[in-house]
Amino acid sequence: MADTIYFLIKTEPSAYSIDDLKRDKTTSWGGVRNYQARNVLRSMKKGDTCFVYHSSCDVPAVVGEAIVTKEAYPDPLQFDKQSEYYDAGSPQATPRWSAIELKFVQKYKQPLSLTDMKKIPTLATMRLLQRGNRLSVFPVEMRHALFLQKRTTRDSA
DNA sequence: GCCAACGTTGGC
DNA sequence: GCCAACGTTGGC
Repeated sequence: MADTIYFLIKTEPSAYSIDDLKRDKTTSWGGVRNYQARNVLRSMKKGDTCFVYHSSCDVPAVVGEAIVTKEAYPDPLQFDKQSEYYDAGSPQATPRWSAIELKFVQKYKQPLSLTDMKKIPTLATMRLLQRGNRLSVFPVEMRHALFLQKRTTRDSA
């Protein structure tokens, strides 16, 4: 798929894991409260592939893949007073925050850990590995994406 | 518009 | 729990 665009999305498995996505099959991916990350969300197109990354856990790793099934729409959580993502300052007419819909694609049998990724020269320039990277959603370059897919396919074969 | 203080992310 | 790296806030 030559024109597939790739992204990486971080999630804390204690909050929402790849297993949760597998169970739900599709989910509204919201709660992003950073303008840079929001802008990335808004750039995502239907059919784009997302690598799912588990952060803030025992073994931070790329654990699977999802696909975008609905492009950016107003994140419902920003208007939900019960939600920790409620934003009283977000105007109803021009909502501040966006969400996308993701569909589960696969959970890797062999996740690719952050530790291992650091040992791979091809991935050295990947955004995930740059110091100070804190964005929860960002694009993945084609060469990095192809490497990840090849690697994880081989490892799970 | 500058910048210090503060808060958050996330690996270790 | 520590700490580096940023983003945000708010006084001036």
